[in-house]
Amino acid sequence: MNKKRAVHASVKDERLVNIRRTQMIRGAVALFKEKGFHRTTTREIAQAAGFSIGTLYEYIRTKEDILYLVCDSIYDQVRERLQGMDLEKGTLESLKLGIAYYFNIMNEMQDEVLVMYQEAKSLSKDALPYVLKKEMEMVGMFETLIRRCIENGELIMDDQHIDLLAHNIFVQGQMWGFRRWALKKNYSIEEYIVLQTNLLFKGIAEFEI
Amino acid sequence: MNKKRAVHASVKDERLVNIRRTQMIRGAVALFKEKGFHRTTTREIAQAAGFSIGTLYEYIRTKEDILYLVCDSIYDQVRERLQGMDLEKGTLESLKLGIAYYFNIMNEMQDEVLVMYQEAKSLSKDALPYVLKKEMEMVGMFETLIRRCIENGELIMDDQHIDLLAHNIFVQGQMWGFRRWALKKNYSIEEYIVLQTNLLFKGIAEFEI
Amino acid sequence: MNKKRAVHASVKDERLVNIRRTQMIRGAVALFKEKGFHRTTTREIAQAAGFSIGTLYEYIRTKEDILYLVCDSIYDQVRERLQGMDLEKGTLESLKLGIAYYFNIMNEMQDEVLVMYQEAKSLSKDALPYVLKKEMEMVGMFETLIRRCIENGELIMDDQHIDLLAHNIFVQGQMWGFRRWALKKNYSIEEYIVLQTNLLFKGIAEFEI
Amino acid sequence: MNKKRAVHASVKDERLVNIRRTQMIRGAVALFKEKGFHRTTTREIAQAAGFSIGTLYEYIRTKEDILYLVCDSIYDQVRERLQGMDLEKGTLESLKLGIAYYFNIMNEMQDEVLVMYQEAKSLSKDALPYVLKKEMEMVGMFETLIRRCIENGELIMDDQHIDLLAHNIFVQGQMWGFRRWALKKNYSIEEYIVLQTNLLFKGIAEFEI
DNA sequence: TATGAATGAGTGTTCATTCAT
DNA sequence: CATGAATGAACACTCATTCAT
Repeated sequence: MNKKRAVHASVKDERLVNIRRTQMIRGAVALFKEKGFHRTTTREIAQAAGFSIGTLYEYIRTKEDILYLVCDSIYDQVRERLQGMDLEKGTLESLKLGIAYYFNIMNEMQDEVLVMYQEAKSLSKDALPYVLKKEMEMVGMFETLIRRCIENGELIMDDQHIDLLAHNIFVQGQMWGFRRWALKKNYSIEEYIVLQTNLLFKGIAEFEI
Repeated sequence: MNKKRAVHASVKDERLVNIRRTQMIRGAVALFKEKGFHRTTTREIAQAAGFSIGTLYEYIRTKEDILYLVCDSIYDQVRERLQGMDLEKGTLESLKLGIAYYFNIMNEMQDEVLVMYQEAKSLSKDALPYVLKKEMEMVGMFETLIRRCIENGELIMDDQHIDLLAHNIFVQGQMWGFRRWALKKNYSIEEYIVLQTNLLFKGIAEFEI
Repeated sequence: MNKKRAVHASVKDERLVNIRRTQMIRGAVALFKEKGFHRTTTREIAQAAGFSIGTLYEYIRTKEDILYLVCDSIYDQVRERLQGMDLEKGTLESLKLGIAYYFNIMNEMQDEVLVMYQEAKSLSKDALPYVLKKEMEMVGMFETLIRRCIENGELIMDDQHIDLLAHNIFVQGQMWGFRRWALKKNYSIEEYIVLQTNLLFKGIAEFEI
Repeated sequence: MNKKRAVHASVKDERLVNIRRTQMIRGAVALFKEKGFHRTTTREIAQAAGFSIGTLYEYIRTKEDILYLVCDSIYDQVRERLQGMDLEKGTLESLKLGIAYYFNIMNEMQDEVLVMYQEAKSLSKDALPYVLKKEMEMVGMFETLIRRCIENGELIMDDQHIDLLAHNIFVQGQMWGFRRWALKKNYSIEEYIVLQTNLLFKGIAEFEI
């Protein structure tokens, strides 16, 4: 189903490949967070992962593979956590809960999301589609959430509004991470969730006198 | 007021400095757009600007200076264009017009905004604040727009909602640029403006049955 | 008599050492032929030989050992095949036959000879003498062939001419291999043998008017 | 006429390019002679040439370019020196002189020829044809020498013999270089010339009793 | 004996920056 | 002021070799 872009490893033992790659990704995320993909050395990544540069290259082919692996892993983690969301209920209340749930995940995975957000563009034309596809899947989850409300007779909304609304929710989740320098000084994540939910649901009009 | 971070130039003739930097920025934007800051070499920038690498370094100290100059220039352009907005009227209609106006600018300056958006993080800890400050100023313009509505008695909204709403508008403008791969296939900028305005003003509740 | 340079093996079972080394040489020749000694990795050789890199190193000490083994083996094969030559007859006719016989072998072992020819120089100062000695032995066979003619009263020739003539024959055999890009388009091996024999025996003078 | 494969240089000043490349080639030949192309480092070449690794790469694109430049330069030197040969006379005597002349050049350029001889095969499929073409041109000079004798009525010889004879002369010249370990202990270059001329002209038959 | 994961010195190459002209 | 040749630190990546299992 989820066809992945395979990253070649010289080492055969798949269990070991997973272990090493996990170490690698953990180290890489920390470094990318700190200095970005381009300013991070493969040697630094190897060191952060706890093995030699030679070993690193037993598990990847190019530096860019690491970035792909990182992005891929972050998406998987996010998606896995999003599985907890109840997509089926189809009430506005469950939509609100879904949003809150998602925003909380974004808050917890702030660093990872920031990394992926800022570095994904460095992926080659080859790897990019795989990452974008995953993003679309996640946007798709919000679309589903909204559509269920419609099917459930709680909402009437055309496709274009649905699509954009889903995008907005998705971006607002990321926004908490990539604009934290501006947002955090004003509100906590809980407040952020409340405020955004207000704006999303009520709209400006609601604030009219 | 607008204290700029000075970028050192060896050349004294200020008029010349401006000319050369303009050439430099134009070339750099095109290149950054195409391959990003890190994959662009100073030589390429010099060539694109129409002078030698030696000359380039008469007008800057480091490669990062160029990035700062580029970001700075893009912000200036955006702000200059935003001056056309009528901040004073204080009606919801003028807020809508302001949003549309801004979104249109973002559409026209798509490439520049994308560049700045993706590369700004590569700025040194030294230069970043200057850029963030400019961003805050722009968000501030939307805040003003909203506050005028309140002062004008068209709206009642607390500071936190105002602040977040301004951020949302600002991000949604940029979003048209950095998510065009997903948005453009579904709607034109005109449609995007209408849809976003709908969502911003009406909120989800409005779509309730 | 034929003191070989010993190549150390960790494995004791000599029969096994021979088996493994034969596999190894076969694989290595094919690879050297294709990409040369330096561009071939030990891993590739191990794989081509059908065992792991670890096993490879149970039978050699360094990569260069493989080259030595390859050269050694090729020489042995050539010499073995040259045993079929009748060195004793001592007639010009048998000299001609010997040359033809040798050229045919060179034609059949073209690839191997080319490999050895081009890569032997990569042998260490340590191993080179062993290989050169074998080459001298082969040249010596032609010398013997010529000397038998002299002893038989068919020829009068001093040592220097004998020595150089033997070298020429030897080199002309190799030449068919290492200059095939130029020679093959003009003649077949049979023609080559006839032509070279003509030139060797008749000399230019014979073509004088 | 002599279309060369262009090797890219970043530096524009053609005079300087020539100077630097001459330094580079001189250094490279010495190193290749000693340790071969593959075992020689670009850094070593730069150092031997008297400049930094960075500078080296201002005048070439890849390490292989150096090898091409070296081969190219050697051929040019050899050919230039061969211009001194009188190709036109058309007597057997002048053919002998030509051979002697060529052998002497090969003796003097022994090291260079050896290098080119052993390393040319490392040239890419891209560069090889250019080098082979030059070699054919040199063989062609001997062909001309022979053909002139024929035209002059001194010789009757068909095309295949002419071609092979020219090749033989060419290879015997190189042979003095690449088999010096075997030849030098037996004779000087002067003796080598006399002996080879004897064998070439008289042929074995002449030594018959 | 056989395996293959681990190692790290070494390699080709790039590129920001300097400075003599 | 303008130029562009020179520099060398730094980087991604390779591969012969080892050694625990």
